[in-house]
Amino acid sequence: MVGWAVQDKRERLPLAERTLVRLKQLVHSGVLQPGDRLPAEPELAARLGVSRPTLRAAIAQLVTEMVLERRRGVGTFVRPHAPRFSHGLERLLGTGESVEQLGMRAGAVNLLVEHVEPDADLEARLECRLEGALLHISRTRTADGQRVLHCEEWVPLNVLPTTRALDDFSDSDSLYDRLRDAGLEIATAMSKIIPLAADPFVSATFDLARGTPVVLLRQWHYGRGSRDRWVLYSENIYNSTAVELHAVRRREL
Amino acid sequence: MVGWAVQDKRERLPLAERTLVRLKQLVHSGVLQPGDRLPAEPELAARLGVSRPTLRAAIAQLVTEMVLERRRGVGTFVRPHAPRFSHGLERLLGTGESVEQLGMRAGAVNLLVEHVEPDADLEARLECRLEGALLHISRTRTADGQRVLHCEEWVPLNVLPTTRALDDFSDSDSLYDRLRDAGLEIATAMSKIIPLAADPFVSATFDLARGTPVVLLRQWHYGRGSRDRWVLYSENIYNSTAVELHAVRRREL
DNA sequence: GAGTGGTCTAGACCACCAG
DNA sequence: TGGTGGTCTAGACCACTCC
Repeated sequence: MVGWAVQDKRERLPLAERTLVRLKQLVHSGVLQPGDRLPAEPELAARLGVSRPTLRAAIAQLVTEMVLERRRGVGTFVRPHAPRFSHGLERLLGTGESVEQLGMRAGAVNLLVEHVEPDADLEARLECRLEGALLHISRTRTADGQRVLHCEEWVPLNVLPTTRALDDFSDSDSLYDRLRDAGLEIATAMSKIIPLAADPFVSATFDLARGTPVVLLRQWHYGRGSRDRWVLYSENIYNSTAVELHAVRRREL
Repeated sequence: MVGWAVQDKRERLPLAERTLVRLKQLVHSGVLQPGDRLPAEPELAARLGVSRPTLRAAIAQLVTEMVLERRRGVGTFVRPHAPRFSHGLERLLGTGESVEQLGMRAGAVNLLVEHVEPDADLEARLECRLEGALLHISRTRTADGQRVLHCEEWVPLNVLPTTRALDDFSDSDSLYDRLRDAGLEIATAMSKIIPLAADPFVSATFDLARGTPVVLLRQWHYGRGSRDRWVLYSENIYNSTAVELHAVRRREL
């Protein structure tokens, strides 16, 4: 059996991350079927061309993503019910990416791109003192045409290479990709989870009755260095009739 | 400087977990002050008596818990704003534990303990075919006397050593502790996050207006072996006016 | 007893940041 | 230029499960 080796051509990502992607490919392509036992870790590590700790880091993540299952003394298995119509919180994905991960076609409607000057309301909303203009993007994301979440995003202009760097932002662009191209790679986010009753805007956007409970995710995004300074603030309102949020929680490290 | 060494007296936990606890103690006790730089990793590992990878696993968790901050080429620092009035999703805590972690006194009111026979409604609620009676516990948890969350829990009787093992359950008991004593150690949980409008019961429990949005956490808990079979199902309704939920999300492994 | 995952270590090498 | 965190490896040993 050849071809299991982790691809080295991909952009510079941690080896464990590339290993994870390779394993997911093996599952999705059907090389590894639901219920199958994976080769033992030392053998699998050799086939993939990585060390055992690296392999184990990748497997650990796939276990929390419910793709694999480990049984001590027995083996590692592909979970029977792999795909979920649910959006996991442990991985930070761009909204487009998360739609595509569910196997659907990502789109957007009602795109608005503008520059805004900070005021007291915006500072309260972002929970932060603001010192210059921001780029504001607003759009409603769709999955196979259905409206699944509404997204508002703010980027301080002074973190961009040029003030007009993102003015050509379009419907289907990934903000994460555009920021990466601008030298700002998003690494982590702090998210607050807030329940909301649909107001007239949310109600109209998702065609829901007024007062229908929805979830708002307020997210402060940080680059690699953490640096105390967020580079992107976003608010995502999920259409709870269409998308479910979930998290895998661990009791210990 | 002595006494930094990781305590070995504690129950059998992973060394990285014990290292994490030791570091938290050093921060909370003031030995490490907000803004302080920690010793370099090799030196810190030596002081704590663990290897560098073990230390790094502990630090990584404290970074996601926003206690520490790492700057490549510079050092690892204690974050200025350590404590939060917020409940993180990445760590699975018993409801009592999470209240105490916020520095408050945990209590409970309206305790109900009963055995229930499964029916179609319960099977739909638990999303699972049920094959025997279950223990049902219902109580409203308080923090310094304020009602912060309402909690309903179900445990299949056939996973307990004896049918009556938990019949003496009391207000302030920790279900996790009682289950551990019964040989069932909870390791992970899958949580679904659902927005809800306060119904008359929730409204009365938390003294909120009807229709106030709250968050429901539906959680399936698993033991160490994963084993496909959950051992505890719980529903937590958070009083969103008193508790905030948050999660730290990572873009890569 | 044989084989599996679980844990932990020692240490090499690299990329980044400061002086 | 020197020290820091970032990455990755090889391998030892243990605990568990099954035959």
